[in-house]
Amino acid sequence: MTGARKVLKLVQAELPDERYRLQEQIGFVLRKAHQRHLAIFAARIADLTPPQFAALAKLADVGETSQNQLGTLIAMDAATVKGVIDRLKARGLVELTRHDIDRRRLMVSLTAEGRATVGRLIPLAETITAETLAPLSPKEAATLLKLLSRIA
Amino acid sequence: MTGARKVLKLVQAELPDERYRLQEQIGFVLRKAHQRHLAIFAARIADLTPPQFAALAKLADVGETSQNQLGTLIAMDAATVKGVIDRLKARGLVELTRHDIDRRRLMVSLTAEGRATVGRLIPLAETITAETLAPLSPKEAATLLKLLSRIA
DNA sequence: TTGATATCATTTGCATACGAATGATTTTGC
DNA sequence: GCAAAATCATTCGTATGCAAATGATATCAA
Repeated sequence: MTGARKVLKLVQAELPDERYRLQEQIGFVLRKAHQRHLAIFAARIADLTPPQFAALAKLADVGETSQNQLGTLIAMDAATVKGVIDRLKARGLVELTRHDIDRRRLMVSLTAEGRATVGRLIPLAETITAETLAPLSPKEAATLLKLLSRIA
Repeated sequence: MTGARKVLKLVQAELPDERYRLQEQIGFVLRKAHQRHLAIFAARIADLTPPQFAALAKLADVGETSQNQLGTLIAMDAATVKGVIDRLKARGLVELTRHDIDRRRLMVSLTAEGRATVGRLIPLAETITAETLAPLSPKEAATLLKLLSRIA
């Protein structure tokens, strides 16, 4: 009696459950957005990478900390932060000392040049943020930042 | 005559222009969100990376293409895509042939095993997307995806 | 106190990522 | 048709990024 309806349902059920759209997956879009940001950063600040700048900016904010603690603050694991700090040290932007009491800890702090560099770059970093968000209205940018923070 | 106004402006200009908040910069949040997504992906699909899966999924979608073209489709530069494809080839998931007419081109296509693998993983990939977006309501997730696409 | 456990840092191995240089092939312009 | 330019792929160098293993030191617990 309901032959026609059944056929219709079958057809719907069999419709290839919308094929997988890579371009609409959050992971893919995150990767692309991150890529674009890196390109903007590199165009404005050629001699430092975002992780390197993050380390310097955080050190300027909190002062001397252990390498491990710094990694926690800027969301980098121990192996990664070591490489970043090594390169900053080689360029004379940070200096390392052993903690007096807890000799496991490697304390990191800005050199005078490191402090000067951060001061010089922060306005550029603000420009980079603005340029990255330029396709959006201020309200949209605020929404994006809020939602993105929730899944970060 | 407008002395008072001038002083006011000076004070405003001198106010420490709100110190730089790394944690609120779009670049930092993008990096963290991307990190979390990678961790979720790795937990669900241990034997393949997101770029590797992207390559397979795109090949399943468009069929045989050149290595270069594939790179364009999944937003990877030539050097990066080569590494990804090399590893997929070593695992028997894709096969490579020279283009008959244009002998510069390296054509990439899925093997039977590659096709089976994509079919098996797509449901998992959908779970990964859902889990990544889990902190948001469906409407918020849609908004995030839309805004993120605009800056990607 | 001392043995087990935890923490901090380092090293190794693997996988993106991208710029720059190079080589092979094709297409364009004249 | 041929030299110049463009395209495709590869290689090299550098920089994240993470898991796993290791060593050094500190803390905890019996």
